[in-house]
Amino acid sequence: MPQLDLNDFLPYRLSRSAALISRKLRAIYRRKYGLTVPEWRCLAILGTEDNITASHICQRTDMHKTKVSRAIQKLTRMKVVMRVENPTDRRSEFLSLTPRGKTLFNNIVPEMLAFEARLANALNASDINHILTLLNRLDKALANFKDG
Amino acid sequence: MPQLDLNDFLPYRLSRSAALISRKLRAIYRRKYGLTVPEWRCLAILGTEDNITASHICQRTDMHKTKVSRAIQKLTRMKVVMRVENPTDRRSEFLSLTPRGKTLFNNIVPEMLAFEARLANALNASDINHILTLLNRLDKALANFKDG
DNA sequence: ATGTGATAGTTGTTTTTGCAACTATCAAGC
DNA sequence: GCTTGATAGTTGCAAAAACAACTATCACAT
Repeated sequence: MPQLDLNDFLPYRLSRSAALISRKLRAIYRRKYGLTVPEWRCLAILGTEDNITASHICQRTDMHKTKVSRAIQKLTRMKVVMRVENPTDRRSEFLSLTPRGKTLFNNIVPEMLAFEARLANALNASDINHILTLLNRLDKALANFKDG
Repeated sequence: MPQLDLNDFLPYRLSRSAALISRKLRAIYRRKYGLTVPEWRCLAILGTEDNITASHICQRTDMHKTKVSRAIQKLTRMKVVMRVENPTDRRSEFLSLTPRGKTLFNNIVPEMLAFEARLANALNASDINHILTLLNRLDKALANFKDG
């Protein structure tokens, strides 16, 4: 009879490690800045790419549009993100960081980089790049799987 | 000024890939068997290791004890899991699959293995093992990080 | 110009989750 | 045997997520 060992089952191991690492990080932007994960992600995207639409954030982060919608809503209320009308398509708006948002972003980034540095330190130097490469291949492979 | 590119930021990439792969799988045990992820995980552990306690499942899966508690609750109501008194420690109970639970497990396993096979097919054969090895290192490294 | 189907984003509702507080039991020292 | 601190598991509640249904706009064919 065919065997299944969870410890060698990629979907399980992946989500376990992701949850583990995410728990460690969450504390930073949550307790110190009052941000949730989707909010921080939107902030991070907008810190790098300016004047993009919500659906673009969805594509880049693979988050559901309702998640992004509510995250942007809160960031807007926090005066961290501003919306500008998109004249060529009035269904969407261009999003960007306010000065206050940029400050927030610039405050958080070093903490994230510090975390990454600790991680790079704890692993072999090349391991992180290695994982990233393999995750890239994985994502591409999964993109061809039909859902369900 | 230091840069942060989400695409090269391991925590982000990890959780993205995990969410992606998890979405593909979830449909299987959800629509066909009415199981949530934590429930399926408990089932999977109990399909391999018998007569274990809930806290043991917590350790193995890294899930919070409330998640496990509720998953086991539902599996018990479904007559998939049974509890047996632990005479040496009456705070806990030994858990195991009922015959019905074993049948359920045996039905799902081939579908999971089929998924894994498709994945192995879409990637280089050794990539999966490679990722698993690296995730192992990552988990070990993270274990030494203090929280927060 | 108008109908059709798709896309952008929002809102409402139901499930899950996470956290904290709780009960019950244990283990160890006094 | 009694206190103290730890551990196993459950429950209540608040925060977050998933899912579906909705509005508004667009693109395009007729």
